[in-house]
Amino acid sequence: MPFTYEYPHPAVATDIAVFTLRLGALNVLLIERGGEPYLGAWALPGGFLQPDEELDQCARRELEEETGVDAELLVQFGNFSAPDRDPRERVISVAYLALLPSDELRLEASTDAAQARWFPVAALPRLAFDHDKILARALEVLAGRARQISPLFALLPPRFTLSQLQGAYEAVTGEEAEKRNFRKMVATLGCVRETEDFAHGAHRPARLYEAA
Amino acid sequence: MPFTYEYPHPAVATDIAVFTLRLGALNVLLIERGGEPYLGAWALPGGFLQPDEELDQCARRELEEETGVDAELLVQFGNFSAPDRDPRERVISVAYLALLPSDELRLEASTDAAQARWFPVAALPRLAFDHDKILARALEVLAGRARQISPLFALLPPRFTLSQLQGAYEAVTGEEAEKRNFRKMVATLGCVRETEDFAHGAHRPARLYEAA
DNA sequence: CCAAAAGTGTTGATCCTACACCCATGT
DNA sequence: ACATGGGTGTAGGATCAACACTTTTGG
Repeated sequence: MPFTYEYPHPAVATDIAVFTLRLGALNVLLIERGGEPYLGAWALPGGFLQPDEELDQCARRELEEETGVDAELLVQFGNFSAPDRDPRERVISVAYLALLPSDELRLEASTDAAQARWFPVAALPRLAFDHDKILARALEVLAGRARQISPLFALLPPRFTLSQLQGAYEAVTGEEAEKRNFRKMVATLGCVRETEDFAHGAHRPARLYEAA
Repeated sequence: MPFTYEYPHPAVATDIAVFTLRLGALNVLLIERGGEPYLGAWALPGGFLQPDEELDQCARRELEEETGVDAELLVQFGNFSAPDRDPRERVISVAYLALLPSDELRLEASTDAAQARWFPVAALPRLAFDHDKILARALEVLAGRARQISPLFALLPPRFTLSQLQGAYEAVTGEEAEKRNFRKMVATLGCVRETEDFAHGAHRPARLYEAA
């Protein structure tokens, strides 16, 4: 079923850097390639643009197919277009970053799956294609966005403690934050609303907040 | 000379919003379409990605072909991928914004050309395709970047007065700036270096600065 | 009762904003 | 000489960073 054009057309795909928090550290979802090229190498999830969908839909669909989750935050952050970045044919990659809430149960299940695994961003394997470049850019963009706090909600459950929020902030920016100043900043931004409930852990319960 | 693929491939093009200053106002370069669809309508310059070039090269090349100028600032800021945005065939548009120095002589020449004209962004004609959306996004991105000052150098000659820089800032952000505070901000950012020369105008000469 | 995380205020330094006047030149 | 844009300083308020201690619970 061939498709013919008067001029050469590249293939267009989306690649998605999906991040979550595991044990307080930022992790990225990678899949093990099951075919050539780069057989057995790790790569970002992604796939080709379908004829009647927009790029955003493509990224959301691919992510859904790979992880079974509807992304809470999906941001287009750049294109990768080196003519030889894919040895098979020319592929323009539109890069997205997505954040998933840290759901330890589901994440553990993903970990056990043969072909998809979470990797801490501090300990990445070699990646296929130019995915190391894409991932590096994704981390820069994510760190920049984290300063507005609200994107971080996508990494957390619907209700969260301020310590969790601060942990997410630190994991994403790579910088330590001062507890009292961090809370003041959050209060000033007005992006959270306190609830009447508390998280009960090993020690003093912490008040739960939600996105404002 | 047909090109055949196993799966449907969209065409990929770049569209470029080229800005400059004319009489202190922000202007954008539009071309009059010489063919269907949208014959006679105004549109952003742009064109199709060639087989062996990157997107950035494509934008720079198209810009060079349209204006004869090598852009001093060329920023990719988004993709436009609605399946029906071009009635002929599916085209993914990668949008760029570019800034040109305000060179009144050359600009006047362009103005007289039949099919390419500068328009003040405050008085735009109807645009072909979804170029109104692209241009609106470009203006947002540009206003955001202007706050870092240095992108504005691309709108100015190599050496400029602080009043010119402030004028560019105001034209791009749409906000008035306070003269003394603006100069303090520029000094703090450290992005300009003063020269020994002065611009001689109608009144007291103004010191010329250059990018630091 | 003790370990561990939750939560809270103040102070000094810095930065931003608002404001009014003198300067140097061309005409 | 004067009109015009070029150029400068300061004071008050807001904001940010750095600092230590008390509270509450589970074990």
